[in-house]
Amino acid sequence: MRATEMTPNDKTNDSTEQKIFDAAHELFVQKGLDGAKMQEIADRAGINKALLHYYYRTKDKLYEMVAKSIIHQGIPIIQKTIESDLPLEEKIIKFVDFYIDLIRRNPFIPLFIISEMNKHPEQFIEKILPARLPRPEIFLKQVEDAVAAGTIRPVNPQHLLLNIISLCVFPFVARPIMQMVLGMQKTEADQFLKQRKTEVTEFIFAALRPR
Amino acid sequence: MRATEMTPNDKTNDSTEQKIFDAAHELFVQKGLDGAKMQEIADRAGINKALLHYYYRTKDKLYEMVAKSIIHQGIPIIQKTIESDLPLEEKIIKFVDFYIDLIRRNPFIPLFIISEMNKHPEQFIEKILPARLPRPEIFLKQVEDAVAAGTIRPVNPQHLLLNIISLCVFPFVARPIMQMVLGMQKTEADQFLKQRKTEVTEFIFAALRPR
DNA sequence: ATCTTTTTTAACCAAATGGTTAAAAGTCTG
DNA sequence: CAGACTTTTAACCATTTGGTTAAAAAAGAT
Repeated sequence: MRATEMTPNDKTNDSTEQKIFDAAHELFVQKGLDGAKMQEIADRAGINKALLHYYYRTKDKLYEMVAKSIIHQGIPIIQKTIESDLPLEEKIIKFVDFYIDLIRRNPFIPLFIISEMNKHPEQFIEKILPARLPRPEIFLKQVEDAVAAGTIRPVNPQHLLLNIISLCVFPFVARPIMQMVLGMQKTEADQFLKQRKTEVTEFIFAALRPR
Repeated sequence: MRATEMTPNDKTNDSTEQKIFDAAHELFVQKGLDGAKMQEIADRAGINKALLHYYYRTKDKLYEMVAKSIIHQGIPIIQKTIESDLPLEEKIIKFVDFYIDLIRRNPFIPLFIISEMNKHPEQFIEKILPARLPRPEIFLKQVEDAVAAGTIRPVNPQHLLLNIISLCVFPFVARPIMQMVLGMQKTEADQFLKQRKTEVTEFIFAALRPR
């Protein structure tokens, strides 16, 4: 018997368990819960389909572990940055920097989260999301204060936060459409998205400059 | 025999054909090609499953028609706005205005397009996207000119376009996460998203103001 | 009313899919 | 090596799923 909750004997990166997990990760991210098939996962992991059920009992359990790992991977970085007590300007710079780096390393994760959360909201909220999400209160307060102090143009703090996130995330999510509309090749698009970090930061600060 | 390519005898809104189409529309948008099941579509349309195949031969064909109709619905509005020769400022205002209105009327469409295009790129590009997508050249040129004339701060036109679209679309796409992080109820979120139009426009123009 | 055509249904079918079982192969420990 | 335990496989199984068929019901045309 082999339950994953047990002693993590050998999660060496080429253990069978890990190979399955990696294959599942890849396929779930690419095709979602509905689109990914157990047989395909087994094939990609180079093993028998029965082994999937030996290590991870059901498709749902396997999905749950993969999705959890995805979520728990990114959240701490975002959390630490946004909940820190860096001064506002520095915080925004760092947030954009870390966030875009994070996404560039895992370009398909945001779309996975968004679209799976839309398709299976109950499951996601109950079983996958962590109890404690990043809390934006500190950031929102900082913006309020900066507005009051006249350091930045008057803006609604919540909208500002949403704007920053939109500017960071959306281009990666909508990459295929972007490529088509702007007539870009893969490499051009890569190049272009690499410039986003500075471009977005500048855009935000320009928008915040008091008049 | 009943082929949809034939004379559109009675596409009255409560014809069987239309009821099927509407049910399929709803489910495909909600669950995607993989997640939507023919039986469920039949149930929702209140008819026998065999009728689906009588009117639309296969799932793929049905999906193709629904997806096409979705795409072709929004594109002309965007196209007309962005390809018009309104002055830049006016164009941006109108674009944000129309675009956000469009999305508010169909809040699940953007995520549908993005996620389905990522999951079935070949099918989407070959069978569903129209030959002619909105061409951004005029807009890009206008931005260049405005930069050269010093009317706006120097920005990369492509990034600017992408920024505008990101600010308009992303909040609707990421709505569930937004609600959780900002601790909003449905009605609050509705209210909040309603404010976006002015908020986004102001944000963009502030970011473009020459220093 | 009768014949024809269109629309709808119930019953099927084959393939795919998630999951199980029992036995074989491999590993570990005395 | 023997015995115990773990890992892996091939062969199944039940359900779901997309799709078909043949006949019934409804609607039109003469």
